[in-house]
Amino acid sequence: MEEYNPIKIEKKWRKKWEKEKLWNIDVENAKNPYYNLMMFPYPSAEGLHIGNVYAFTGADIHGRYMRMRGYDVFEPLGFDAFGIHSENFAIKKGTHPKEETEKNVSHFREQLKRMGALFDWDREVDTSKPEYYKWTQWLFLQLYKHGLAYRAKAPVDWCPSCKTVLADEQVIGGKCERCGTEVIQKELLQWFFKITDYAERLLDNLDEIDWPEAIKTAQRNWIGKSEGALIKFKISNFKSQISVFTTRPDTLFGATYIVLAPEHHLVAKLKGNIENRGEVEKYIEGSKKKNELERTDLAKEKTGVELKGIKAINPANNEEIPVWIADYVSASYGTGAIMAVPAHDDRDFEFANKFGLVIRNVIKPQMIAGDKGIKQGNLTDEEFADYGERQLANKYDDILEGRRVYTGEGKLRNSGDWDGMHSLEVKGKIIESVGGEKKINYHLRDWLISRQRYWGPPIPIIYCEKCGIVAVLEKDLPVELPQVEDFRPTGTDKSPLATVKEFVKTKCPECGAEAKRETDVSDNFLDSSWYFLRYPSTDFKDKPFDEKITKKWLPVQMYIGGKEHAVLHLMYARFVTMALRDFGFIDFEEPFTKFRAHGLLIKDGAKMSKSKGNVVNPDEYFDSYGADIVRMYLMFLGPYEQGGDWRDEGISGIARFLKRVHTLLFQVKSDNDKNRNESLSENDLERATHKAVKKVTGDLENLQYNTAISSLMEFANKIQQSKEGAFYRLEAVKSLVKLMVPFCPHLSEELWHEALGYKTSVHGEKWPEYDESKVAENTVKLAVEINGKVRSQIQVDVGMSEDAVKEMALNDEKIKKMLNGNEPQKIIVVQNRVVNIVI
RNA sequence: GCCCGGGUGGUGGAAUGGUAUACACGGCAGACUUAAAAUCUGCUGCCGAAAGGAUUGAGAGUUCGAGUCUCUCCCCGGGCACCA
Repeated sequence: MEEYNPIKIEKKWRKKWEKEKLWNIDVENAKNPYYNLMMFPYPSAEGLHIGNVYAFTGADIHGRYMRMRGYDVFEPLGFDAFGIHSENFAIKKGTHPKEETEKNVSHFREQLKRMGALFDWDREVDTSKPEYYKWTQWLFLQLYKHGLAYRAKAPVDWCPSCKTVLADEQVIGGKCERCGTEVIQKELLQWFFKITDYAERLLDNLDEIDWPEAIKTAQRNWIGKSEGALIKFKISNFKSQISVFTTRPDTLFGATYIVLAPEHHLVAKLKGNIENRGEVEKYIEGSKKKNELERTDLAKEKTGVELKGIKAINPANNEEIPVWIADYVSASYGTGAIMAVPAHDDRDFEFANKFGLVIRNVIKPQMIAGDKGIKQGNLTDEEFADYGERQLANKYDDILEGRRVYTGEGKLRNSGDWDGMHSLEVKGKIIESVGGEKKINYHLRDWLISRQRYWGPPIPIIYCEKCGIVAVLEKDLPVELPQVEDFRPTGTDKSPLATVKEFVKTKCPECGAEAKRETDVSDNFLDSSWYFLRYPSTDFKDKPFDEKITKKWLPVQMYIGGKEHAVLHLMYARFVTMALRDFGFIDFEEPFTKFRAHGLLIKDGAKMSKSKGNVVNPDEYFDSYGADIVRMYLMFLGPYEQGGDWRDEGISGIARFLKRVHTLLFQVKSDNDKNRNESLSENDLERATHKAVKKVTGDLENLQYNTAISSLMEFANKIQQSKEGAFYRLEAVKSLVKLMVPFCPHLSEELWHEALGYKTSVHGEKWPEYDESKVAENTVKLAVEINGKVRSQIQVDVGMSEDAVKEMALNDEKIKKMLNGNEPQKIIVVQNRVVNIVI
């Protein structure tokens, strides 16, 4: 027996597998298709990140498990190679994105091949290749033809560093998702996708897909459905009305003033009647200068100006109320105007207090003891109870008298005929009584897909003086991205492509006259919104995806990726899939039936980052330990869906374990060959085998890889220590090797051939089955408790009668002593678990 | 502020309401070795000499029994946010 040399054996087997194309799938004829997808990486110049390896290993283990369960597992991988991330890197390095990307992709591919995954490299996808982005452009045209793509002038977010506009989803806390620069607002003519048309379906379908609750919640919050009403307020001595959106029509009687956003269109209309015109204009100018971040900073004190001479009329009680403008009201949400109810809204309350406006309580709060607002601090329990009650009483009075805000529900007061009714039951009726209408608002905005950048698919649109906006004909696709020397973003609201005369100049597909091309490229997230449809159909050059193949393989049965895409890629892909279904190209509307998010890998308790210098380079570890050990360690260091902490010391545990298994296998085989079958004592090992199969199988089903590995260790230790005959030990190690296949595919293959002597691949083996009846033990140790505290242990036969167990427990020496003659009040027996004697 | 995670030994982490600390790292002791590495064996959460006792962020509750369920609160990580 040679010593375990992972580097050597991994090289040997990978070569063989590659030669035999063991992982390639016959997409047309596969009988039992299973589409196992993982989020494809973008090929950064730094090379493969250990975080990629972590994500892909977990996904690959799932694929390998399903493969042994008899599925034809399709596990493709490709590269999200177009986009700002790749381009920014090229800019930094002073290379061209095309060369840079090609170099990085081949580097990535070589690194990925060392992982020992099931990747089907015959079906690789590269989003920056014309044969791919031709169909990304085709997708744009389909959306355009069906009225879901439109061009509009709108205030949009602009990243001054990336020199391009961004979609709403790509602005994180007022900053660019890619580079962290604060975005500014610009008014530009841009292309949008009408994702808002799908808001309701995006929301509804969430109930039917098997995704983590956290991701679903994130999408629900992002879509931000809010049900309320539009209510019109008349303006005294004026024809126009102010329409406001509110989710609390029940508080209408408490609306003591109106606030308009500074950009509200009525402000200009009312100008003639505003007495303090100068002050108002100055305020509007001031708020224009602030960026979104300054305006939405919650810590900031609220500002505003009253429109003197303008009064609105509250339709509920015909009271004249003042009208203000303030930048805490956003023009882009609802109607850009609100009815302020300071007694029942935190923001209005703060504003009213600052400017001395009327605060009128109209909802009687339901107060309960232990209310959140009272803190115990360093009071004793008694002091706190007393203080709490007084606090509560004070708080209640404060609310009724408008000294404190209350945003909850309750019974109405100060509301005319509605007094005494509950806020939840009057909402609809109050809307009706003032002639308002029910209205649903969404936070979700249309997807802005124009980018003033170079490294992306040109938007396939032509502008003709006569015919206007004309789509590029499908037969003329792709609109190839020209090779450009200076590809850097211009910062002029135009893409670098605008400077390429021979690209811009074209003929109108309708009238043949000279025309100009659109020079922006599309958002990188459009590339990745449909890539899963391409993988199974890469053979087809004349269509994005084949109908028959798509029917066979999609929707994706398992998708694994990071949670950072919760409201980005994962939502865009759902939208695109729904649209393609509506256009009749596919017959399902959710792309990923099941999605699981892996956790984040950290190093020594801290996030990995280049600046901290704590980035783990997978190559180093592949070189010194081999892929099997790295794979298994990654999966062992924590629960896959929660992430974990990489510590260099930890990897030795796995290295030792695999080495031990290697030795064990050859030992057991040689014992068996020498026919050392003398002791055929118990069926201990058989039970251990069934137990291990059960546990590992269950854990794999739930992606609980860390506990699966610890069971494998226990099982291996058990075999090692077993005194049973070699025949039984041999049977046990055969199961062990099979159970290890998903985690360490190379070593398993090596042992299957070299130690166990098989001529066929272990990867063709069936996943071992277990027999529930063989898992059970014959005897079991019971804990004997007195009043819930463990006092002794007894050994009983499984299934022993309750009375027998009781008797045995009471006769236990230790228990007898502890009871000291006391008569037990009650004895609780939980079968095979515990006896609790209550005295 | 709201919505998700999470808080268990020196460390990473296990525990269908039923013997908390599985599995591993690290540590200690021993064997082998001229020596070291590797390997193997044993011990190893805390206080205590022991008997025993306390213990899963804090406090209360439900229960024969709570890391697990309920309530209140604290802390850490992430997401959303003047969205009316």
